[in-house]
Amino acid sequence: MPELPEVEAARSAIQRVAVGRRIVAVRCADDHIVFQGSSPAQVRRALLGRRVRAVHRRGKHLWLELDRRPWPIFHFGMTGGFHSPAVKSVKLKSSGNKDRGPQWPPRFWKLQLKVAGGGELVMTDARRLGRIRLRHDPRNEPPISLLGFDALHELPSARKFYELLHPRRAPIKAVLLDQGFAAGVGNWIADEVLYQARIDPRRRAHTLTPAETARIRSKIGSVLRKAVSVGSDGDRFPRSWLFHYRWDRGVPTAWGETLRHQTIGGRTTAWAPAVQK
DNA sequence: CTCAGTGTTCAGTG
DNA sequence: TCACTGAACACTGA
Repeated sequence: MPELPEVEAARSAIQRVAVGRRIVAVRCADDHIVFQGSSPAQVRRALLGRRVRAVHRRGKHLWLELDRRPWPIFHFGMTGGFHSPAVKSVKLKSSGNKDRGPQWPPRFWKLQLKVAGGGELVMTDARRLGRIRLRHDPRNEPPISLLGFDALHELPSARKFYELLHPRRAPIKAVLLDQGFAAGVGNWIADEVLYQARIDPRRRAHTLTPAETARIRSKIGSVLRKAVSVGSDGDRFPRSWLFHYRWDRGVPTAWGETLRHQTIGGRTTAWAPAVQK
């Protein structure tokens, strides 16, 4: 599921269901991969009977602020997500998830919470690359302390952005994916940003001019705000976005651009050579 | 059967 | 020490 917009959607869903309420039941799946570092039993003990004060997000990490520490932090890997019977779950074009109809708890559930008043939350993760961990001070301990600026809420000034980018010699695509640079930019969003900023993803970051880095910075902001505002429902993204074409190889855009695909920064990258220089 | 895939981390290299 | 690269992780679905 996750790119920043889906994590933000999960954050607001959890906020509606759980904030201000006490956790009255906890079930943890027997999965030592997802529960890495903190056992299912430890997580259960930390959550049961606690009141949820707030839900925070930084980059693609999410955590619950409880009335007693430690607090749980969640990362969704490639296929994790949150579900609640009260909230229609977001579906993403790229997720490939098949809807198998009503099923509760959903297939691949890892953590199930019931809160006072009847609300319920479930974290799922098919591929098990997601993580549930406990931290006493999430913001100031790894992995969250290692993140760069939050791409949605902490975008630096144009000048500062250029100064962060200029020392880096890796391809700009790889730098955008580095969570220690910008927290929350994932694979398709990096491609979308570079497409709209008209920058070739292979360009080395230190070769970009201030005008070019300013375009990238501004597109990080606008792409993320739009994606978050439509609840990460891909069908509602503007028709002009690369998003609608990047997964169908060999199919030109409606306005005639041919896309190229190549692995950059370890990830499949799509771009339009005719307009990205 | 093979392969790609919304992500992170770690080992190895220069 | 640092920046960077590529493999590993574990599994689903095409």
